[in-house]
Amino acid sequence: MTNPDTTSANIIDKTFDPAEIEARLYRHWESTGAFRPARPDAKPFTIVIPPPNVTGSLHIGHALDNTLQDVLIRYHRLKGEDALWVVGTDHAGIATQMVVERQLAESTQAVTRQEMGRAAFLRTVWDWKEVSGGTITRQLRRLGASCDWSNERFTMDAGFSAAVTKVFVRLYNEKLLYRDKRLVNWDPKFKTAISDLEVETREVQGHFWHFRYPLADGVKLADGRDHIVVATTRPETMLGDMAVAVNAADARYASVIGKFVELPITDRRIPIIADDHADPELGSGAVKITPGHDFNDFEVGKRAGIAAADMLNIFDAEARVAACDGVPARLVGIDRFEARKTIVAEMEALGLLDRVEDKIVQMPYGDRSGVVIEPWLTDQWYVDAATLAAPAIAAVREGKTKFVPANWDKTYFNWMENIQPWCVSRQLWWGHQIPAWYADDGRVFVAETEAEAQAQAGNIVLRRDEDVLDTWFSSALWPFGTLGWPEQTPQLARHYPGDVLVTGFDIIFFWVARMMMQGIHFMDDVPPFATVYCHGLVRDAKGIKMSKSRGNVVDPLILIDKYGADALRFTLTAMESQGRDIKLDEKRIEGYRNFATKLWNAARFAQSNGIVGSTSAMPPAATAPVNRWIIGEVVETARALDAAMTAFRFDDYASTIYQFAWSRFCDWYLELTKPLLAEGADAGIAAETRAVTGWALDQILVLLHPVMPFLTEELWHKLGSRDHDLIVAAWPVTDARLVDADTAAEIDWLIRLVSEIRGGRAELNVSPAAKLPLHVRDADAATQARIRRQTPALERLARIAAISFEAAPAGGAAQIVVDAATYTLPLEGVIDLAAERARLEKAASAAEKEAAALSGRLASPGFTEKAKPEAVEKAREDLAARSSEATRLRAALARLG
RNA sequence: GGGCGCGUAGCUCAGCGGUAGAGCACUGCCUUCACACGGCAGGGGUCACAGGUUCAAACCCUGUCGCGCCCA
Repeated sequence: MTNPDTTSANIIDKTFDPAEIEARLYRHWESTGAFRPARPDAKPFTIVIPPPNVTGSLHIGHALDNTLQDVLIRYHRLKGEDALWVVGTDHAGIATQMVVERQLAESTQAVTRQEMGRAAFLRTVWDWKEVSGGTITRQLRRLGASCDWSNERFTMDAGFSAAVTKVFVRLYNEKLLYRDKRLVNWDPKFKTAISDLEVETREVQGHFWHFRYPLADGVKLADGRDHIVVATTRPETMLGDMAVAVNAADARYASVIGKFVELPITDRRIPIIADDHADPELGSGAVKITPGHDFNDFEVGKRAGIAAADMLNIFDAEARVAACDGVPARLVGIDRFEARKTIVAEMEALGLLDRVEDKIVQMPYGDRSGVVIEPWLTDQWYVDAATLAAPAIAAVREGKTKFVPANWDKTYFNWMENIQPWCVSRQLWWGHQIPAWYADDGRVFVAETEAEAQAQAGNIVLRRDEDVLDTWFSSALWPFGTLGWPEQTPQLARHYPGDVLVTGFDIIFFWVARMMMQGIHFMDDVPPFATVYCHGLVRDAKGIKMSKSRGNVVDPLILIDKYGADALRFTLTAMESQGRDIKLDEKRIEGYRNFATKLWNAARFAQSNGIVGSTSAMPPAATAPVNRWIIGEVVETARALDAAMTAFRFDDYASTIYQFAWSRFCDWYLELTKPLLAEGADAGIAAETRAVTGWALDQILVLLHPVMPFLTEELWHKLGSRDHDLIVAAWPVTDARLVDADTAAEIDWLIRLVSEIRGGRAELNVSPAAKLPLHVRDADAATQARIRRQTPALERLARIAAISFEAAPAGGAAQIVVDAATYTLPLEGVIDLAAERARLEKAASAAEKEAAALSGRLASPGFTEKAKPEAVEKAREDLAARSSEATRLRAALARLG
C-alpha cells in the first residue's frame, strides 16, 4: 500500500544508485507523513533543531549536527515513540540584513536601505526570504533529515514574534529587562551594537605610544619631572581622557594623587586618581583613563565617581571624531585612524611624544563586518542575565539537564557564573522591533501593542523604539515558542521539555545558555531539555579547521552526489565519539559507501535464493544451529545498539552494526548457510534457512535504518511486499531468551576451526582450489556430533573433501589444534615439512608463553587473595586451555618427526 | 594568566584496572555461480616520557615534554 517503488519489477538491480533512490524515497516519506506518524498513546520523544540561519547553506558542520539528530529521531521512531523533530530557520538579523543590503547595492538601482525606507526594505527582505530562504531546508532533505516539515517554523513568523514580544514585556515588568547607558561593542560598519561573542580578538602588529601629560599647577613628581608618561595603543582616544590613574601603592606617584594634568590638544584639566587598575610593573605605571571608549577604563571611571551619562563620547556612530568638550574643531569629522595619525603628529610637534615602541596588540574585530570594534557609550536594552542564570546553573548542578560529554558543564558554569548584563537591542531593521514607545519627555511605555502603550501613556504622542532585538533573544524561546507558547497548546504540553539538544560546543554560550535561562523562566522552572549533546568540529583530513579563505571546505552536497547520503551519514556517525573533533577523510566515506554496496549485494544474493522479508518481528522457529545462532546474534546486536544509543555513543552504534552486518552476517552466516540452500539439501532446513535469513536481513535493515535510511528503506521494499515503510517499522525484539548459548558455542567453535584450517592452508601454500581430506583425533562425542552436523559447512568453507575419525595415514601432514581435538590434513609429498614445523612451533611457543604468564600470576600470593574471584577463575580456565593446547601442539610436532 | 582536552599499528581513531582493537593503508594468494566498491590469509604497537598507587596500569595519581581549543 505504501510501496514507494516506481519501477515495475522488484528485482534488485546489479548496481546500487543512491541518487535515484534518495530523491524518490524522500519525496515518498514526506508526502505520506512518515516523519510524523500519529502516535497519541506513545511516549513522546522530542528534539528541536538548532535553527539554521535563513541565509545559510548546508556546510559539513550542519551535516554532522543534523545527521546525529536524525539518527536519534529515527531510532526513537523505530522504538515506537512519538518522535517529533521540530524544524525551522532563524531570521539571523544582521546576516540577513547584510545579504539583502549587498544585493540592493549591486542591483541596477544601487539603492541603500535608508533611501528605501524601513517598510520598503523589510518587504524586500521578506521577498528575498520567500525566494532564497529555503536553500538550507532543501539541503537538509538531501541529507535525509526526517524533521516535521508540516510544522516548520521561522523566528519572524507571526506566532513566534508574538511570543518574543510577550517575553520582552514580561521581563520588563519583572524588572529583569531595562534600559541603560553602558559601553557596548559597536560595529562602525553596520552601525549597531553586537554581542561580545560576535567579537573576534586578533593579534595584530601595533605600536605603543608613550605620551607626556604635563602636570598642572606647577606640581612636580617626586623625581622632579613636570609630567607623567602614559602609554597607549590607541592615541586618538586621548581626546576622551578623563583621568590618569596610578596605583596607590606606587611611591613614584603618591604625591600627585588628587592633582591634575593638562590634557594636551584639548586643554582640559583631568585628575590624577588612584586605582588598582594601574599596574606599577607595566610601562610607566600610570595609565590614561578613557571611560567612554575602553571597558576597563569604564569601570575605573565608575569607581572614580563618573556617571555613565557624563562620560565623554568622542566618536560618532561611524567612529569619526565627534564634537565634544575640548576637542578642537579641526579634528571633528575625521576617521578614527586618521585621527590617530593626526594626534601622534600633533603630540610630536608639541614635544610630548616620549617614544614609540612596536607592540603586538589584541584587537577586537566584528566577526561579520571585519572592522575594528569600537567600545561605544550608548543607551541600549539589557536583560538581567545574572538573575536568570542562577536557576539555569542550578538546573545543571542538580542534574535536571545533563551535558554529554559531561565536562562541558564546566564551560557552561564558568560562563554563566561570570555572566554580564545581556545587551539585547540592535540598531538594525530586520528583526523583532522592540515593543517600547517613548514620549517626548523621555518616558518609556513597554507594551505588547501600540494601543496598550498609548493607553498607558494617555493622550500624548508616542514614538516607537526603532531598534530590534538580538537574534539570540528570540531563538532562546525556540524550545517552547515553536510549540505554540504562549498558547497552552497540546503540543507544548506533550513536547516540552525536549529530550535532547544536539549542537556544537561552540554554541554553548550563544544559544544553550540562553535557552536554559528563558526556558526555565517562562516554563515553570522546567529546563528546555534533559540532555545537551555537544559534538566537535568537522575539520579537513589534516585536522585543519575548514574555512572559505583556506579553501579547504568540503561541501556535503558534493560528497552526497559522489558517495550517497547514506555513506556520508554513516561516516559522520562512525566518527562521532563524544565531542572530539572529526578529521574527515574522504577515504572513510568511500569505505562506508562500500559497506552500503556490500549490503546491497547481500540482499541481491538473498533475493536470488528466493528469500523474502519476514512478516513478523518475532524470529521464525529454527532447528539448525546456524539459524538459531544468527537469531541470537541479532538479538545481542540490537541490545548492544540500544546500549550505544542510550549512552549517546554514535561511534559504537555505527561500528556495532557494521561489524554485525559485514563480519557476522555476510562473512559467516550467509556462507555457512549456502550449503543448506544448495540443490539436494534438506527441503525443510532450506525453508527454515530462507525464513531465518529473510528475518535476519529485515532486522539488519531496521537496525541500520537510523544511520542509512535510504538504502535500508529501498531494500525493505525490494525484499518483500510490505504493509508499512521501514521508517515506521518496529525495533527488533530483544528478548534474551532468544539467545541460545549452546548453538552460539557450536558456531563459535565452527568459526575457529574453519579459520584455523584456512590459516594453516594459507601458510603452507596449499592451493585454495585443492580439497583435502580431514582426519579427526581426540574428538569427544559432543565434538564428533558437531562435526557431523557441520560437515557441509566444513567441506565448503575449509575446502575439505571428506571427514574421517580414523587415524591419518603416515607421512607429512598439516595439523590443527582446536580445543581438545587435533585435525590432520594429509599432505604427503606436497607439504613443506620445515614450514609446518615452524608453524606448529610458533603456535606451541605462544601457548606456552601465555600459559607461563598465567601460571605465574596464579602463583603470586596477592593475586588469588585480592583479585576478584571472576578474574581468578578466568585465569584458571585460560591456563588449563592454554596448557592443553600447548601439549597437543607439542604432540603434533612430535608426530611430524 | 585561568580552564578544557589530546598524545595507542604508516594514517584516522576506539579502548580507560585483568593476556593490545577497528577502519583505511600495506603484503601474499584467489576472476570460488551476491559483491574485485569483493573473498581468504598475514605483517605491523617498549599504548609520548619519568616516577608512584595496586596482586595487576594503555587505563588511576604526580611530574616532564609535545600539540590543540576556549576564556581573560
